[in-house]
Amino acid sequence: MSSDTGKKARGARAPRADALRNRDTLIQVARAAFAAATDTVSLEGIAREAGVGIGTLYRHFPTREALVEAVYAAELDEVTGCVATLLAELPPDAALRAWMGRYAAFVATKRGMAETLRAGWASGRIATPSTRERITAAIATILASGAQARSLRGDVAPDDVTALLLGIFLSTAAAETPEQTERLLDLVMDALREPIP
Amino acid sequence: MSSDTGKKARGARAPRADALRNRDTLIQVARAAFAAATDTVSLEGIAREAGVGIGTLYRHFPTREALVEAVYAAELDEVTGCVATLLAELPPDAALRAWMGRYAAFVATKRGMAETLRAGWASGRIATPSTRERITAAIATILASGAQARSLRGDVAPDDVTALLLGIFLSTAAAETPEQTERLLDLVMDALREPIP
DNA sequence: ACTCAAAGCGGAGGCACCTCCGTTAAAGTG
DNA sequence: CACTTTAACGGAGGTGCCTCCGCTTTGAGT
Repeated sequence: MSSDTGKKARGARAPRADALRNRDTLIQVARAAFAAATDTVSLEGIAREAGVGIGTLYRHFPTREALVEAVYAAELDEVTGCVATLLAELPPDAALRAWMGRYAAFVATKRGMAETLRAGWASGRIATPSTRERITAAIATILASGAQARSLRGDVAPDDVTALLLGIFLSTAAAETPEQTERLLDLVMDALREPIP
Repeated sequence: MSSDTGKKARGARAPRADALRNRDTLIQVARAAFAAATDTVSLEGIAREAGVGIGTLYRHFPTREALVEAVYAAELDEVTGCVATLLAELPPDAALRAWMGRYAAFVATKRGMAETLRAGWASGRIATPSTRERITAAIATILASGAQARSLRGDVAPDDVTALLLGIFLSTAAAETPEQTERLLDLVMDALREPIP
């Protein structure tokens, strides 16, 4: 809120070296654990494997969502980064469809955190600029482009799209049906196109 | 499935009186607890309040979902029961829209169990004939009617609709935005209508 | 009425979550 | 290099989830 140099509040010390090290180790261990997980991961197990106390884990990541998000955010670039490329190569509606497909594929690889991501997203607990905002911004870019080209509706908010995608990802995460995912994405596209060309 | 008097499988004893009584008490207490809940409800608290051991609760309802579903199912009739009426009074597409609105309103009152319902539905854990099937059947009825009248697409599965509704309900449950719910439902309707009349 | 198989009960126990706070050691200070 | 400050550590502890199993109660058969 207040103006700041971007570092830390005036008078705050730089973070200690061991703190940075521990935080890093935790993210590494968590990334591996989430990737390998078939089920929900034990945070105490992550702390143990990282060689720190459970208290340290919770200081760095006050909630499970915070840890999941830290891992998730690091890999999100590949999804948000391709928007410009897609828009350059494809008309807006096709770009939107392609982007949703990529996002779906990305989410599908995140089974270990799916439950947490879902709960966190829906409840707004995952709401930092680094994740939710980036997704919303990516969608907004494509929507704006499509609205200008009159191939996508102009009265749709980015959050409307994420709401629909959320349901699709959750529903299709349970049953292993890639073709249902595709079908649903096509369905959503039909809803998002300009009704009267 | 098999022919039966409707009681129980051959050779099985009738359930004991105390078991029925406890089961009933648990549902009553749980209904009140879920309705009053702002947060997730403690199952041990429900057992305590019902005057039974935690073991008894878990025997009757092996998972949290089972208990939530038992409460939920009892109140679901008002949603599934109005399909015939809606179809009689309205054209299929309008009936579908109206029905989705009712369902949304119903879900909105279920905040206390929202988290559990969501998780259970997405993971397929809530999958008994008494809930998921009933919703699916309700949607299927309307879709079939609309497909015959050529006002709704014929290539949409009921589960596709539930997937979209799931996302809408979850997203709008976080932020109190009834108008976003309505907008999203309209959006979904556009997707479900027959594209070329 | 009496018997007794088994349906049903309840809580101890193991695990995970998360908080709180006494202790440790990193980074400034003289 | 001592010394001080305090960020950071780590784990004990309280709560909730869920399972397992020895004890109690029910009710069908005689």
